[in-house]
Amino acid sequence: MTDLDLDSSFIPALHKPPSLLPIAKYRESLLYVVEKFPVTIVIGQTGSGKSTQIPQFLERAGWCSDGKIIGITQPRRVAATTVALRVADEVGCEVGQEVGYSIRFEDVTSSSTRIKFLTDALLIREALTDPLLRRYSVIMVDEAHERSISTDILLGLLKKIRRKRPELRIIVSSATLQAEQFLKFFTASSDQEAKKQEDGQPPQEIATIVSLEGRTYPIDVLYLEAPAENYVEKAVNTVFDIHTQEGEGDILVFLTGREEIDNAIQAVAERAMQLESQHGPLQPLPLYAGLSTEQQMFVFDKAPEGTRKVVFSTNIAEASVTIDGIVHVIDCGFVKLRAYNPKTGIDTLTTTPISKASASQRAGRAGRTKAGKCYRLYNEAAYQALPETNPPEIQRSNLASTVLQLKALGIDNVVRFDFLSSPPSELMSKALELLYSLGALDEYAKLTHPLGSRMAELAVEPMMAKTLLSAPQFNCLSEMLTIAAMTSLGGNIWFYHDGERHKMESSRRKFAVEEGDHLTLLNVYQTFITKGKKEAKFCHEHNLNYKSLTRAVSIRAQLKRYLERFHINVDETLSSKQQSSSNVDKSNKAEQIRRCLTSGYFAHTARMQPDGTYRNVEGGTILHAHPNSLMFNRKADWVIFYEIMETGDKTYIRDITKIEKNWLVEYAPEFYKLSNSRG
DNA sequence: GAGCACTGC
Repeated sequence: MTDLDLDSSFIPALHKPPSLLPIAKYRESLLYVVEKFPVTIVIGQTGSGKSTQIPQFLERAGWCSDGKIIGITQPRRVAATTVALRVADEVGCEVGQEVGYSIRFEDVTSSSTRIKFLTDALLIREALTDPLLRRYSVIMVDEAHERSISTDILLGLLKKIRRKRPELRIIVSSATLQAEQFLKFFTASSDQEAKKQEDGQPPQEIATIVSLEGRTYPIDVLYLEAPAENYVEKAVNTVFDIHTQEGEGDILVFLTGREEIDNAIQAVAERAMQLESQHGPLQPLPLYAGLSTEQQMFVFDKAPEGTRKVVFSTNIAEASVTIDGIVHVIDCGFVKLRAYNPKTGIDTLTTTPISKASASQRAGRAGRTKAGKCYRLYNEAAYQALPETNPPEIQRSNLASTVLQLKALGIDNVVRFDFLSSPPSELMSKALELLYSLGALDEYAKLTHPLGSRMAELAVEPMMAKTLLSAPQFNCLSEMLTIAAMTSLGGNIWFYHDGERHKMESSRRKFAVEEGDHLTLLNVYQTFITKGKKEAKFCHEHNLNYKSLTRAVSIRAQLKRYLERFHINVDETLSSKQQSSSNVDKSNKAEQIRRCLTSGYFAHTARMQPDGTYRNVEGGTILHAHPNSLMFNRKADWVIFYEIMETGDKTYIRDITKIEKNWLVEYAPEFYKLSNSRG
């Protein structure tokens, strides 16, 4: 027998043993409730272990014995993967075996998978081929209180599926405030079900609420006596007050956007120079989605000994990104919310007061590792006046793709779909009108075949899906696949470090193509995969976001697979020949691409005015080319654009391409006849 | 002349 070498024999536990989690003592009662009630609403405090433990309890209790599996949905990809890795670790298997996950581009499951984590959007896609989700014995919808469109649609589907599969068990995990609403949703009968219930089970037997205690540290919440006039300034002052008066611990500051964050960081940097040496240095860092991955990673690094880290963040740190070691949270009380106006067809991005639910979520970011403090830059009366929650996404979004997806799921009467919160009827009719004009729906609002059903399967917006499916007629499918992939990146293609804006602008000019942004994006992608060899080095040299371009490669490949499944042949030799062909060929190709874009984007048209601004077709709204667009400082007449958004007091259009006016009538005769008769 | 909160397929 050899002596045990303590250092090498003992490996420190990465995670607390599951039996020590507060949830362990609820095991029996949870299993009983799930057995008895078809729907269980679980109120799980942070740190309760609900996402990791409940699936294991169920699996061990035999819920997979008949070959069926347990599905747990998450609103975000990272959550699906990290929770799966952790549960696989606790179970003691390789991820992809008994425990797996599935997200877009990554299916890490196998025939032995019994516990499967996935995004809720992906589970909805599974329902396209397996409408009753028969593979699953239990489906747990995690973070349902966030109320994303996908979560809401999924809950509506599950309620419908339950009628045909009474044995299916549904678990909805929610924050305290919203639990009652989920309970009401599942117990309230829809018309069809009401009939059945006369001789069936009474409604109160369908669902119940279980509350699990969490394990968090206390957080002191502090308010201002009077509301702050300028919350960015007040936030910076509060940072210095904490730094000079409070013990150690990093600070997380919630602001609304990039501009505020950059200003705050500059202010902190300037004032820190006058700081007395006894206080130690401050390290201000930005965090928002537009940063490159490398730039985002800094917030996870531990600050040097004696230095205090101050992260200035958008809402990304409220639920998506978790930073360890935060002791102080400063909450400005505002958030930028997107809302779609169905009358104008324009999305607005507006700074809005947060909800009480958000305020408590933000405060909770302080108490993850020890007791913390939250400084709210508003007074208690203002807090009391906040709404409990913000309106769910489904009530303030363009619903074109949602409606198309519902139709593809066989829900013909989308207005009567059992929504958790019904969208305003204007949103529904606007979506139906657009889908009709694109040919995805017929005059009876029925899904068309093959066009409509194919559009529903493609993972791009309906207008782009239409463009893509028209591309073979214009002989530009290979190019359009690239353009579809690049536009769906949502603008995160270029990046710059402090003071490098001009360098980025000149990089961008090098890729510019006269006809507009779509052809410029095509040029960027083709250069990246040919001359740039898909390498990060090429991206850094040209101020391109490497992660985004890599993503474009995956999206393009996936779209291509879909088209091949539709038996649409993608001839890639055409685009490589294009590289060496003559200028005449190139301009012909460019024209085909512009015509093809017009066939899908005829509803997004504008005309340039002598002063350089644009007007939409109705003529009423002044539109500006976004400064990121090539068309910001170029002449054009008629254009189509990918996206329109109102921020502050201006309406911007992005991803713009020049077209000819007569193409509009050629490719969308009905739409333009209609518009003319209106005016 | 001047700028996009955040997710997801």
